[in-house]
Amino acid sequence: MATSPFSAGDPPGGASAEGAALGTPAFSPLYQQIKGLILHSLQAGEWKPGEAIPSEMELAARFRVSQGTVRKAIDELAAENLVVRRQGKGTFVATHAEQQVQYRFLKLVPDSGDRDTEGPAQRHVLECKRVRASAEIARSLALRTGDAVAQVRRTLAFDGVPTILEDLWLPGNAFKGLTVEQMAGYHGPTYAMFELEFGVRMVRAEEKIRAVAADDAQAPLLQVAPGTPLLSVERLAYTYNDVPMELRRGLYRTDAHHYRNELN
Amino acid sequence: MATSPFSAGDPPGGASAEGAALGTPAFSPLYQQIKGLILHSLQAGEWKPGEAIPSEMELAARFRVSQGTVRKAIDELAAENLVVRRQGKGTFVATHAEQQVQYRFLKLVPDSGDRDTEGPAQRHVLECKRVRASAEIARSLALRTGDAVAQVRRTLAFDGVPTILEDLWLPGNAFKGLTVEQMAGYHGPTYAMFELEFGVRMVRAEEKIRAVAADDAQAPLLQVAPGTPLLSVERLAYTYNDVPMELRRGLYRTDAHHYRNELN
DNA sequence: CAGTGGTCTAGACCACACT
DNA sequence: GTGTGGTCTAGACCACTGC
Repeated sequence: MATSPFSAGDPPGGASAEGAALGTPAFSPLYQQIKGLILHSLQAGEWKPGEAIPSEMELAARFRVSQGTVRKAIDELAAENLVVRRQGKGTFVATHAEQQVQYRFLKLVPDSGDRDTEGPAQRHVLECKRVRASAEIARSLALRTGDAVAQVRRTLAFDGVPTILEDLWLPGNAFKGLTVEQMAGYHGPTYAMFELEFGVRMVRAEEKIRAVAADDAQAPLLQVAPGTPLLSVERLAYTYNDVPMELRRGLYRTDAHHYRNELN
Repeated sequence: MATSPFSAGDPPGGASAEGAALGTPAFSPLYQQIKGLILHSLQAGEWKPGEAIPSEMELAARFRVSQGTVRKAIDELAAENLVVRRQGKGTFVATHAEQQVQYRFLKLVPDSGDRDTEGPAQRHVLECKRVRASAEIARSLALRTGDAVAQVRRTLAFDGVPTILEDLWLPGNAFKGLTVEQMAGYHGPTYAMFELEFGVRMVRAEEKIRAVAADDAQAPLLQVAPGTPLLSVERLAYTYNDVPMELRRGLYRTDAHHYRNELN
């Protein structure tokens, strides 16, 4: 039992602190603690997106645990897409850029074939301004009503056909100085631009999907008749630690595309 | 005996047998082979849904590998929801019944709160007949045009409000003798009934989602006005080995519910 | 208590990428 | 060749469940 590398107050810097004085024993396996430590370094930006993290051997030495324990920690991080393993090369901080899977969060695909058959989306930024958060926006982003938020409205077109109309809300603090040029000019996923320009990495997201009718304001922007059924997709995207960092409300035309989901 | 995972009989490191002439080395780790063997037993029905499979030690002895190798194989099966691990008790064949997560494949949730706040769905079977597969249905289910299929049309209501209208198509061969009574009478998920009555276990599914307008035939069944936007959800569900076993076309009302999806 | 899955270790070897 | 992640083993011990 004393063989445990911690149990006293070793390298990992007080990973104990179970405390809480509640009924739950809150046993936490060693590899979970290691995972937490690596996660902390990821958040702190010790290694930037796209860079390699130290090898398993190095991390094992740093934390004074066996390679197998580090491995299990990294396995979980890789399963959560926070990190990417590449045999023979190393383990790399995941990024929305230079990832073979572009647009990881966009589930809209053309009805026929893959997304490769159509060119990249043509972005058209309609608006990019700084506003005060409504009560609803604030609640979603864990802000206070009236706090500054960046708001963007844009359309995405595929092969010239406007297909997505969406509004984005971003916490004003983290996204100071967001410009139309940044939104429109960057080549690649918007989330990759967020990493590069603001150091904000989106890690996971939740979507609520409904069917709605296009209203008179939305219809011309998507070049459909008012009343056309559209997919309403509300997305809340999170960084590390389940901190919400983006609210997005999209309207998708589904006459030539569909939202594809896999159930396991 | 052919039950041995090694073609040469040399337990560790016996991974030889390189084709030397082909492009793909086709190296397959031992735990993957073990996984395949366990999978085969699952398909063959050696252990029924809900039952425990042999302990890791027993399987390790049976396959002449270490417990760790069996563990990794089972880990993957558990990650794919084919099997459920319960510490101190054993590993069990997953089932759509008696699972804490009822309705694993139904992503429609009430706008406010969880699915627990509303009672179970009220099922109403409108039709249950045997028909010949159209070209489209046949293609989806990997059958030939004109093959026998069971077709079911039903509605699901929540708290008295009809919310889902769906058609199901099932291969006639596997679902011989499907009756209205079975579809309506079983308490619990329909997929649990499929396991019990027909020995068919749905393992994963793909959904294609669109926004459509209710037509004159559909509207009254869902008690909405014609033209109301509805979510069209086409689901293809698979058993083991990626064999498609059910095509389902649903229309969801999204005035009090939404389709919830998590992106990782 | 015995039996199960879960954790951790230490060491060996394999497959892969780069140099 | 060197270094990386990936596989496999063997043994020890821990946590949970149920008799």
